[in-house]
Amino acid sequence: MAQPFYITTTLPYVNADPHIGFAMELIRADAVARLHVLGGYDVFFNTGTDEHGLKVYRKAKEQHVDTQEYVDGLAQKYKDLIPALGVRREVNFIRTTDARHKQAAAAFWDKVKANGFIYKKSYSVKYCVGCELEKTDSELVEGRCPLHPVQELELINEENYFFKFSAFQQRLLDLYEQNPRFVVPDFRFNEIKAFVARGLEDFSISRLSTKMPWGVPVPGDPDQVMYVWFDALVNYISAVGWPEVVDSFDRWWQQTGGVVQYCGKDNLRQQAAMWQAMLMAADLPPSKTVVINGFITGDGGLKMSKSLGNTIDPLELVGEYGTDALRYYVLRELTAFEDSPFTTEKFKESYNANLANGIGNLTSRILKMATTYGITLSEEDKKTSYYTPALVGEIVTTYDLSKKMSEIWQKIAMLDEHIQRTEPFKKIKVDPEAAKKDVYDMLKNLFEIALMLEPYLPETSVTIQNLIKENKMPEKPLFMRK
RNA sequence: CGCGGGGUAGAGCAACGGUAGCUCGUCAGGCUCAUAACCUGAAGAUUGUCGGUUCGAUUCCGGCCCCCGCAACCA
Repeated sequence: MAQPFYITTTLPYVNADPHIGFAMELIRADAVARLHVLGGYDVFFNTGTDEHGLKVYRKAKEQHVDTQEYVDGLAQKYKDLIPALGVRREVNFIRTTDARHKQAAAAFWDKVKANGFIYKKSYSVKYCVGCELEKTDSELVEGRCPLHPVQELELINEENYFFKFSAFQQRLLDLYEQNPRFVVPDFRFNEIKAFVARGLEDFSISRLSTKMPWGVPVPGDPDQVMYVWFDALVNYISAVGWPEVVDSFDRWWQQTGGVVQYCGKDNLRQQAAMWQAMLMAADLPPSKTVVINGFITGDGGLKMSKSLGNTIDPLELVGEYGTDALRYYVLRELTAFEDSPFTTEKFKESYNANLANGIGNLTSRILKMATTYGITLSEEDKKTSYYTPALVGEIVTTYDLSKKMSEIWQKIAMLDEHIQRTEPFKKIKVDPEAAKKDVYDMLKNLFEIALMLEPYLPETSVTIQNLIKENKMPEKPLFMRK
């Protein structure tokens, strides 16, 4: 039986439509999943939606719709990303409002509680009367609400359950020590190590259900619901069957050595520290790797926001340029781990240069000669795979997909250059045999490029492979110039 | 001294102790198989700043300036 591999994205929070940052995460995780499939692994790929919590509850109220109805609508939009972004159809889509997940979250709570890592404590929240909202310290400016600076904040005491995060400092540091590639890239790893080394505070994991009913009920305490993070993180194990589907959990969590998690840099703490401590508290093994993406910013590195009007809708781009165009840009042009600015101008420029003029045009020129001169690839040269387990292993030591894409485009450039140098279209008139041999080699190389592209641009890869197999010119350009 | 990232040709990025590369854009030439695509060549950077180490620094060390995130729950 093939070796199992488990990869997941974070579950995006459904308080807004899908945005380009999550599209990037999903596409990258999909590329890694596809790489493993091609490398012969048995792959479980997980994504879904995080649907509980105050923000969702409020948003639904604002729009005067039933909360469940509201999250159903958004969950569907996230689900629609899967075909739009060319994500494997076999992907598992979990919703934190699924009954199975809620049961798992409750079981997880019980387990952690039984192990002595959950306790009740009075907790004071800061409340701005002006906003009629609770405020976190990070929202305050000099201890005051920036919107109502003249009003004093009220302190409201409430009892919440807390998770004994502080008990896991040493064990987390040991985990990091023993797994030198636990967090990728290394500068994020350093960041979380330093954070944990500085000392940890227990954090609240429940809310009063009178104030916020939209969550998983705390087992045995009808007055409280789980804080959204606590419930959402459990999805990584509930998705693979924890606790009751023992075989499945064993295969995907134990035999794989844990999950590979993709997330944004704002999720570093939650994924690389809090979640790992939660797993320890439930006597479960840790994740395998946490890969931290940078953010996509607007022009000039500005934060993307609706108010600035510089947001990018991934579905709009796909509608205009196609799925693989977006995949290409996200995988190749956006830096692997740093923040990357995204503008439609840059996108279009890169599309024209590398897809239309690059692989698209190359395919046309080679196939034109091949079809005209009647050259087809031998069965032997129509290999079916390029990726080996060893190669896949090498790629995931760094998760730098952009580098791998660049190598493919180097090969494309070399082929263009080779055509120019050997000029088979001239040679055909004086030395047809030699010209045909040249074109055969080109066809073979193009086929290999198609195979190399498979995890990244699956649609394009298959199209090129089929054109070569059927010895046909593309009916229309693979990527129309824009 | 809260934590972290960054300042390199017009733009976006790379390199990392040995005379600074790539992509886009610009200019000149070539080719005609191809999606006015492709190939070649050229112009364009005192690598934020000051100082140190060194035979030699963009690369190592220190000071300073500027940008951007995070600062306990927003991909």
